[in-house]
Amino acid sequence: MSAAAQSRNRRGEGERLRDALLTAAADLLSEDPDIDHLSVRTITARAGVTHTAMYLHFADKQALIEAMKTACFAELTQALTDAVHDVPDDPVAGLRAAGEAYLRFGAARPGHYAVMFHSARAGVADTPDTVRSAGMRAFHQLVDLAAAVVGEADAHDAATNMWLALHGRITIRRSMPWFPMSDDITYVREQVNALTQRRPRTAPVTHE
Amino acid sequence: MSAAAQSRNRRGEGERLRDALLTAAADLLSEDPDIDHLSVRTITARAGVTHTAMYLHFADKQALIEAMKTACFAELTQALTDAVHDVPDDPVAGLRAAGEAYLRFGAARPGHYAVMFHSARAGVADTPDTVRSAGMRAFHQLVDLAAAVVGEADAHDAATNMWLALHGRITIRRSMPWFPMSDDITYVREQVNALTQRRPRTAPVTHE
DNA sequence: AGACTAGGTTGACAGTGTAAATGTACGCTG
DNA sequence: CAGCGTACATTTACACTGTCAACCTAGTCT
Repeated sequence: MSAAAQSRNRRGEGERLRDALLTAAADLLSEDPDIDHLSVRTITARAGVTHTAMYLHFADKQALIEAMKTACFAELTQALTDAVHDVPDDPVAGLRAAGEAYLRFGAARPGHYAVMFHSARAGVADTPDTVRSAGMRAFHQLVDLAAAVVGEADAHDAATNMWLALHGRITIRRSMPWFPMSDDITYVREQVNALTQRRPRTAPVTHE
Repeated sequence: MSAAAQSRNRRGEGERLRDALLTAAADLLSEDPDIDHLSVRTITARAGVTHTAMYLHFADKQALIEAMKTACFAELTQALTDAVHDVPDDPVAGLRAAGEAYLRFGAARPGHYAVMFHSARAGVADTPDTVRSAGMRAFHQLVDLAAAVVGEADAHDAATNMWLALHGRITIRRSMPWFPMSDDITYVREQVNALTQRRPRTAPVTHE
C-alpha cells in the first residue's frame, strides 16, 4: 500500500506535485471517509514527499481541502451528466435519474461528499470563486432539468428544494445510519412529484 | 472571562464536574460554532480543572460529545414544544410553527446543531441508545404533528421528508452561506404543502 | 566555472487526545 | 483520636497534528 515516492520533479514540472497531493488525498479519503483522519502528514507521505512539501503548492491545509472541493464537485457534475445522458428524452425521467445519481454519489463516496460540504473557512476569508462556481456548475445541472419541467421562472427554486432534500437525506444517512428510511428511488420519485405539483410559487409576493 | 475554578467537589458530588464540563463545552460552542475548535483542553480549562480530569467522567472526547448530543437534542425538543404550544389548534399551523422553530434553532445555535449531527463514531461502536432516543424524541414531535394532518399511517414518512428538507437547508446554509435561498417561512410553507398534497404513499409495497 | 533558483528536506514549536503514575483531603472504622 | 481507604483530581509523558524558518541540492543559464 501507498507511497509512489516519485523522485524530485524536473525543472518545469513542479506543478505535478500539486496534482499528486490532490489525488493522494482523494485516495486516502476513499479508504477512510472520516475527514478528521485526513492529515497533512498522511497525504504527503502517500505522495512520497515530506510533510512541509505541501506548502510549496498550498497556503495551508484548508487551501488543499478547497482544491479538493472543486475536484469533487467536478466529479459529481460528471456523475450527474452521465446519469442523465443515458436516459430517454423525458425531462421528468432525467430529473429522476439525476436525483438517483446524486444519492448514489453520496453513498458511494461519503468522504468526497463530506469534503464538498465541509464548513467554509471560519469567519473572514470567504469561499474562493473557483469552489463556488464548481459547486454552481453541479447545481445548474439540476436547474436545467427542472426548467424543462416547471419552466425557467420556477426552475431555480424547484431545483433548490430538490437539492436540499437530497442533501439532507445523504447527511442524515451518514450521521444517523440507524434511522429508518424508505428506499432512495421512492424518495426521489416523491421529490420529483412534489416539484411538478407545487403551486406556481406564491405569485409576486406572499398574500395569504 | 471564564474559569469558575471550583475548588474540588466534596465526597458524594463528583458528578457535578460532569455537568460542569458539559455546560462549559456548550458555552464554548456558543461562542465559536466550529466544532474542531472545541478541544479537551479548552473545555476543562473553562470548567476550572486540568485536562485529564475529563477522563474521570467520560471515556474519551467522543463520549463527551455524545453526551452533548443528547443535551442538544433535548434543547431542540423543548424549542419545538414551545413553538407548537403557543399556536391555535390547527394542525397545519402547528406543523409550520415547528418547522420554522427548527430552522430558527439551526440558525441561532449553529454549533449545537452541528454537534447533534456530527458523524457517528467511526466504524464499530455504534451510537449509544441514549443519543438515539433523544434524537427520536425530537423527531417524534414532527411525527405527531404530521399524524394530525396526513394520518397515522403516513405520518412517519411525511415527517421524515419534511425533516430531511429542513436539515438539508440548515446544513447548506452553513457550508455555503453564499447560496441564494428564499426565506425560511416560504420554504416551510412549501414543505407543509408538499406534505399535505403528496400521493398516499405507494400502497403496501412497491409495485411499479 | 560559477551563480541563481526551482523543488524539497530538516528541525523545531505550540497545540491536540490519551495513558500511567502521583498526589490530597474527606469520612469511615478501630 | 489515629490511621487508613478511596473519591476526586493533578502531574508528567507520549505520539500526533498544522505550520514556520532555515537549510540543502541539483538543473539551468550566462
